[in-house]
Amino acid sequence: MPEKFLQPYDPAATESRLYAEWEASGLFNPDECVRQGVTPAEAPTYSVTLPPPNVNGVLHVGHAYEDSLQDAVVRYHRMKGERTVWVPGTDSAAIATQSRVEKNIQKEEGKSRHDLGREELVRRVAAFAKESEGTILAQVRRMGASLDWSRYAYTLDEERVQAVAEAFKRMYDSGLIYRGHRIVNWDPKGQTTISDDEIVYQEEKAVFYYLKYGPFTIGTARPETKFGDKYVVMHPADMRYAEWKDGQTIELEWINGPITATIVKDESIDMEFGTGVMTITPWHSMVDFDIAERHELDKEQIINEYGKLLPIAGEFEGMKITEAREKIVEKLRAKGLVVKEEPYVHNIATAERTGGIIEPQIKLQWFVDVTKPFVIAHSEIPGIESGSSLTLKELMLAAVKHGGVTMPQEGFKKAYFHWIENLRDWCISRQIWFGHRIPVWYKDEEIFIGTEAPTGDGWAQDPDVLDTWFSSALWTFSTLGWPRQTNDLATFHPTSFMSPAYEILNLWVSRMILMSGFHLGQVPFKTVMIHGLVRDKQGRKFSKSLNNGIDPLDMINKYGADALRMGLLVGTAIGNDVSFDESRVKGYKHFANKLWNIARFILENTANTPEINIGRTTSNMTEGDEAILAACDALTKDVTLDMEEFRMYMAAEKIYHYAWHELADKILEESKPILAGTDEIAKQSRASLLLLLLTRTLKLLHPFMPFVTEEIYQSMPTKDANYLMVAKWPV
RNA sequence: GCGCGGUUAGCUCAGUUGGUAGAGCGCCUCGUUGACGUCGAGGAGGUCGUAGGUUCGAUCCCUACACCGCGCACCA
Repeated sequence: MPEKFLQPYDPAATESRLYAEWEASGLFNPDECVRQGVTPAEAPTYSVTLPPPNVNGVLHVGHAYEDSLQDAVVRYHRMKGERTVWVPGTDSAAIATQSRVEKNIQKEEGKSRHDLGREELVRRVAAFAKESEGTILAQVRRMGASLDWSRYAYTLDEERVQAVAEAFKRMYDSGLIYRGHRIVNWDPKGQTTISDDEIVYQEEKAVFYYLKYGPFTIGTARPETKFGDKYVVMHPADMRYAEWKDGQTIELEWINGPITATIVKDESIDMEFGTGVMTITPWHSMVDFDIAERHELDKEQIINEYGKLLPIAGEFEGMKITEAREKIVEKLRAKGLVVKEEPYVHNIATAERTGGIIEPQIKLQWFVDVTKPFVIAHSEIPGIESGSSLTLKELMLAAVKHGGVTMPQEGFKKAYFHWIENLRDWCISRQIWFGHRIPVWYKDEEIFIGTEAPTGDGWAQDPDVLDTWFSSALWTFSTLGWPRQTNDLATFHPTSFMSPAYEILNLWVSRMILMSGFHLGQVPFKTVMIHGLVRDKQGRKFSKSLNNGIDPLDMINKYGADALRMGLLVGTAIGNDVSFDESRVKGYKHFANKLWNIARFILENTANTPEINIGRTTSNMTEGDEAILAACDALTKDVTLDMEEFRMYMAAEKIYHYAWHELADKILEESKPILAGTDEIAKQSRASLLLLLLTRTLKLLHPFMPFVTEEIYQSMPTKDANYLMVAKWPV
């Protein structure tokens, strides 16, 4: 028995060494597994893409949980003998990273991005991203994640930049990307558009005003936008206003004097709300914009990009809307136009990253059209025929509906469908500087779209960058070399499994399905297992602003990576949130040591076993031994089924229970008299049995606690591979 | 307003086709020159949110309600 077993198990001394060995062995790479003969060349493939962490800080235990889940799945499939690849990567996360660096610069140097200029800011953000990347990759390695580092990708590296430009061009050429004046969510603080999904709603107590608008009374919570309102809208079936006809004009006294207003009848009006009459502000409201489009009405801008009133506001020009509101109401009161005021609670839209209050604006932006039909030349997606015509929306629905992508959790599937059904065109341009620059150049009236800048003078590239999710959406195949027709792409795509948190189901999962469907005619992954969030003790999400993140490295240093992995996995039903509980991690550190001692006992007592004689062919096997073996086989079967059905938390708990309360508590105890006895045949038989049981336990446990199991396995006389990592999963 | 998830031991959470419940940590008692004090043996602690229903039997299935969280919508 090696001397190391005389000491308690020491994760710190073991884990980094083992990870380095694994990495050096090349066995994280399926090609290398084939080359070394541990995986058959014709074995089925299993591929997983790591959801790339954002390079804007450090990982917290939520990431550690995600890594533990995936690594368990990946290690299981690798041991099953499949050509298994887990592709690592990181995400530049355009807006998140830039805004973080901007904040730092503002705080430390008192400078804004405009003080620095585009080039300098991008340089600084990239430097920050690089540093962050180093930290993150070190953290991921310490977790024991068996990622194939030879396939590492970054969303903003050269290959991915090419892929993004190519994707943009192909979609533009198919008419699915267009540029147009549309109403978008404008963040006055961040000075950029953001998508619907980057909005956080906050409840606000406000006042709801009823204002006299000629013969009508209109309701509004935003009097400061009302300057330009010259259309008054009501439902065509509202009998209270039957005397007014669509298109009829009326003269009335308004905030800054007399105006001419036009009656509009539109069915979108809720007769029950307020007075059933409203005026519209198409430039600053999605709903109003839609009404204006339907009736071809004029649209006027009231508020500028900095949240200040424009000249149309007359005496209020240049005021911030928040301070203008009171003054405008005062004036309205003085003119006798305020009929009634009542308290009112509503949600205001704020930008997730900057906290700025969203002001809808009409802007010239780039969009992905989700409702325009296109012909899909080639499709392997169930429910979609090659050569058929469909929209991106239909594609996203069909891929899940017909089982191309399986989403085992019905609840999330429902949420997915609901989101897609309400989907609007995806605004993909962002007025920031860090990220994928839009691959479009302008010269007078000419426009050029390409992966390289056009030749000739006078071309200017679009200043905007793409929404970060545009590049993330290509991730499952851009990491495999697309648009080149690589071996990897042919071998590993569609990928097998993806496990993101539910908060990015819409942001990311749906868009991967969109992009993969359009560009490859494939689904991006066959199974998507949505997991929950790890929260802090108070049940809050980990966030940089709360600074409540827990660094996995602190936990690993204290208890070991195996313990952290078990502490996060066991007792966490997939899809549910959990509060991080350090005491659980502590408990599994004890378990690692328990396992160590089980190994010590068995190795000590089998050291003199002259011939390892394992298996059912042992002719001296007693009934008791048979029962023990049968129980172990039953466990193996059970655990294997759990793994196949992604119940990692169940599998892990079962092996834990078996190792401690069966193997150690019962089998080892009852073995003591046998091993101390004089019946040599019984002794040998028992010794063989114990070695078998320990080997089996190590294998079943390896996907969850890779380090301690590998370390013990290395000392086992029953090794059937150089590394437990590639040893054969028991059947 | 619509939808989704949760409500189980002091705390954090499991509970896979319905047979009155488990893990870790914490607590109590005893023990240990024994593979293991990062331990062992034993124990206390739960009317499984509430009220109905289905069933021989419900933590589990159905209905309603309450509270917590989340998503979507509204936000004139």
